Amino acid sequence: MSTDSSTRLPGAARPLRPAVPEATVARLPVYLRALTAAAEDGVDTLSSDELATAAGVGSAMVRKDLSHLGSYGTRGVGYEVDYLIYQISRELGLTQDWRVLIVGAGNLGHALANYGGFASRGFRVVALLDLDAARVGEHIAGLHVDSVDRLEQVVAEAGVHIGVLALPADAAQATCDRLVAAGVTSVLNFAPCVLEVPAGVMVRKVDLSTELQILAFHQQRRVFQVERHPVAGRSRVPLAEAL
Amino acid sequence: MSTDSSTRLPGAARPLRPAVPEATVARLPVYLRALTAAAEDGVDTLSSDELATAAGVGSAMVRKDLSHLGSYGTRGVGYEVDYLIYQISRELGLTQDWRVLIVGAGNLGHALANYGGFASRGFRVVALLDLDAARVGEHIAGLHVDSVDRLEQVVAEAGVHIGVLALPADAAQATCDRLVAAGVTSVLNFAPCVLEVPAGVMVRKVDLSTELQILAFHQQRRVFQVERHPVAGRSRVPLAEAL
DNA sequence: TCGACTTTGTGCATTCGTTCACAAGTGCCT
DNA sequence: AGGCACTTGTGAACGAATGCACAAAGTCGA
Repeated sequence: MSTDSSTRLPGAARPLRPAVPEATVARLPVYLRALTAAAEDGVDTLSSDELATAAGVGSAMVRKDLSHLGSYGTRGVGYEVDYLIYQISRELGLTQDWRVLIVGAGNLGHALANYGGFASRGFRVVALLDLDAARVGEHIAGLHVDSVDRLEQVVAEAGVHIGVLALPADAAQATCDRLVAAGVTSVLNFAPCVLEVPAGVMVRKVDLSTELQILAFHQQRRVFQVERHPVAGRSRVPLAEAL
Repeated sequence: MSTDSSTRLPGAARPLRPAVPEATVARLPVYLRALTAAAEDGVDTLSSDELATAAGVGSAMVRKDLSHLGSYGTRGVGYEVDYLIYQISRELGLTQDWRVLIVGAGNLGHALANYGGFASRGFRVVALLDLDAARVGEHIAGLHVDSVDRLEQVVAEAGVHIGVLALPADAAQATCDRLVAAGVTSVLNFAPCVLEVPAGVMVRKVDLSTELQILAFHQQRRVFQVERHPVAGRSRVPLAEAL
């Protein structure tokens, strides 16, 4: 993250609600998904407890999170599903359609372009660019792959809001710079590298191998635990191996 | 996360080092990557300040993070790159090879199977399974796609440590259950749903659309800011649209 | 209308994570 | 040998996030 929402225009009027905490924002999409699923099942009301179970968190946290958006529940009853869906969507800005540009038409770019979860939440992939001239012209998910040379043009013409980098690490920074220069202020980076951007541009990183490494850390730690306190339970994999 | 490393076997001897904080663990892979890059450039020593820049964090945090692993730096000099790479790798458990099973051979499964960042960090994809019988037999990244029916068999024979779910949400829970029943205790979930697992099994979730939603939230917020305090600066996209 | 029951919203305590600031080491130059 | 410049490691202050517990506010049935 490179934007600090504090210290903005010294004399500026502070927003009335004291801003939604980052941790809460990260959970809102999870609630939203649970709510959508419930709505499809015909449920029209959920208690914080039920929502908490569906989202895999504690009920107190659900209530506190939702309280940051306003008082949208009814005591003794719970939250009306449709209404809450609307409120969360609005808070997240999903009521408008965001135009997304994916750079990199490799496997990951393909996967992203085909992912159905985007369109239903107001994200529209407007173009798919690739560095490899050989790949230009392919047809993926209703889009034809275009050359990365046309990046600036596409950003300007389509009014791209969010750029997604699904390309090798060595091309990521240069491409990111071009996106930023073209006016994109939100970037989702799948390349395994740290991007430098000017203040005011927001970058989020998704790193596949990082996730595996975190899992490995915990798994290793657990093996040590088991080793010191052997418990009845499967250990198909010889423990010696873990050293 | 569903494992609580506290409250484990009441009378058990506590580990000598008070455990590495979760937030630190999440950053270790980033440091590792920066260190590896430095090593390839022939750098043999890095200060916390240089490492911090490369990793995109503050230098105090680098020092505190690394201090949790031990005292591997030299005052007045910095950290020896090779040595630190080794120590972090060991801490993360990357010195052994982890056997990974990917379930779901769609675009995302393809992307994961082809991803080069795994092998170099001790992660070996031992199999790629799919629910779609039509896809069985395909050849991807040196693996042939097998049927998900053979899941239990593959887990047992290959000694799978980590399961990766790259399939639709409606098949995720059932497949996860099968993995867990077969003895897998670490799962990386790309399906957009919350998985329930018994205590002792660790799940990490990567959600593509969640990341976009978080970006959208901040972008929207920024547009409001600009609207209230118009600053010289591009706003290609009509502001009215953001309402 | 009243009382039993349910569930939200929130003040408070606690834990976790980050940043600051500096003493204590280390290498280098004279 | 001694002083200087540099960098680590860490106590302490701060801030963010989580969980607890309960008053306030609503529903429902009699």
